[in-house]
Amino acid sequence: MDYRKIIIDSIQSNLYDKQVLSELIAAPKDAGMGDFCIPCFKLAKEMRKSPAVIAEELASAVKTGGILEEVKAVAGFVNFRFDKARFAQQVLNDAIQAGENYGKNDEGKGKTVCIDYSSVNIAKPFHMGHLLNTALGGAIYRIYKALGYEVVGINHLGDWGTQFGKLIVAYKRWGDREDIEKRGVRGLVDIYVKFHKEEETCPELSDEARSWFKAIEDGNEEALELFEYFKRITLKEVSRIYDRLHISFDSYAGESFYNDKMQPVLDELSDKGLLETSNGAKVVKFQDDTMPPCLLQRSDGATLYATRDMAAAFYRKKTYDFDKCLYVVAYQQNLHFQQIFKVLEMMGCQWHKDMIHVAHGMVSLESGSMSTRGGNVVFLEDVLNTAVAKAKAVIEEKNPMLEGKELIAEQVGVGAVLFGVLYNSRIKDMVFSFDKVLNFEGETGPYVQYTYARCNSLFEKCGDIGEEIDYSGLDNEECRAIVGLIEKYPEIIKESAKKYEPSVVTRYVVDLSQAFNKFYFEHKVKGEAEGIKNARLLLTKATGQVVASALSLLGIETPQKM
RNA sequence: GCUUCCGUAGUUAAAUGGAUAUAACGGUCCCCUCCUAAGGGAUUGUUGUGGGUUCGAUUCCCGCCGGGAGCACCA
Repeated sequence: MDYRKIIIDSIQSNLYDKQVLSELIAAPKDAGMGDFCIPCFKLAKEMRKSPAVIAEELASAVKTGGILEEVKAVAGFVNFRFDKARFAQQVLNDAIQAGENYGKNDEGKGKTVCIDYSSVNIAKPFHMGHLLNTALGGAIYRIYKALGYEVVGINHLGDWGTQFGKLIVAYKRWGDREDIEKRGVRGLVDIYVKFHKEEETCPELSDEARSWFKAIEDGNEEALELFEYFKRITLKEVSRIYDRLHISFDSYAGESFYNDKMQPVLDELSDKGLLETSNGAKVVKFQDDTMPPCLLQRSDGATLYATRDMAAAFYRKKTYDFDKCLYVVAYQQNLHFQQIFKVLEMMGCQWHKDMIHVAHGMVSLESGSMSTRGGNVVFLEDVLNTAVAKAKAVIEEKNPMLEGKELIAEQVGVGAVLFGVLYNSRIKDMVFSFDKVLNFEGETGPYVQYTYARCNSLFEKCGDIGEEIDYSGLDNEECRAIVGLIEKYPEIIKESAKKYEPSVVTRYVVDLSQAFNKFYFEHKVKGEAEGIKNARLLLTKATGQVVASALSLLGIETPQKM
């Protein structure tokens, strides 16, 4: 049901543009004010009347009746209140009827969104920094899917560059196949770190690495075999992590995929007269030097990061004909994306405006910024395992008879880690600490999952919802707050999509959980009169369903019990 | 130096330009003979600073202070 439409239709006056009024409708700050409100301040200027007068006029033009019970003008606001019982009935039944589709819509039908995220580097550890990126991308992926978009998740693998030459040298000198089979990427990282240490005293290693990289480029059999081996080891390990995080991709076209797709881009830039030679390198300069030039070819002829991203942009436009192409990448690369988007514009690509850098903050450790070379990293797998172990310990302490402890500990532990990185605005930096990740109280994943388990437990204790429903059982502050939140859920999904901000959903599900826990503490369900009990079970069912839906958008599971 | 982002309780953070600026964590203190205490409650504020725009600014604009990031052959 569209409550905004009911409000607009109730206004019996042609003095105001209904479309404008509709856009002004908002939720009052304090639920005690009403269910919806129209702030009249924006109208004041063009109507040349004071907000208070406009509010009075609007309020007196409203014809109440039906579900709309009351309208009141207060200090420039028109506050609308619905019949509590009917509003609750309508909202809860709408939500329950839609089931897991509640909150979703088809505004994106027929449109495609590409999302470039995670983009793991071969032979580098999957650490906490990648988690923020991967969790954000995965959440945005699901949020757009919920709005009916065709979504293409792209893992732009970091599978090219001189570091592979280094790795081959390191492997041939110190590599132990058995150890690498057993320890995977950790084994590779160890020899990579060793290479950098040895390189300081033994500079000829650098030359050796360069020639091995050249060998990969030239298709040397031994070099390619090792390269593919490193890639296989990494992907095997990474997909194990993706499985735990409930992340998947539609494409793994990485850097090496674009090796043969860059020359056409350079040719086109050259044809359009945009490519200049500067100190032997090929660059695109920007008007009035608004930005430093974009470097597309090194003086030795080699291509660069920007060249590959240009090629990828064209490939994606051609292959997917996207409406939007999102790059979930840390803000460190702001300039890079500004440059390539601008170059696309200069090339006359109208779709340059559909390219969006979804920038996020950086993750560091208390001991400073993370660096694979320096060995200052926290492997994500260790974090997940530690969180799961903590969840297991909490279960043993609080609910040792629980069935399926292993699985639930996994769901809670991993959920806690994911929830933690999706809780704040994406642009915020974060300093990783085990203390924070292992806190399962307050605004955390386990808190929300616990709320869901509570909902479920009420059904176990009370049985199904009976026929007789007395909505006066929801006539209290706590229930009204929950109904208001459930009504807002579809808007929340839209807002988080529009802002590319999963934290909107994360914050919302905490609000809903807090509202439910207050209700749970203040009011009984079991043992109440049949009609009251059933009304509250209805509220519980809708809440549980929305909590599970919101968490699933974030990639977090909801155990029935914990 | 230039560009850009950020600055809100002790800490981490919320707040389409709107009503009395929200939570959580940590500390202290209450609440399980009662539907899961991974819960509920009590207890702290000059939104860095000075101007400006506005009926109204945490939010928009300008200056300053403090912090992060980027600024040519790495990605």
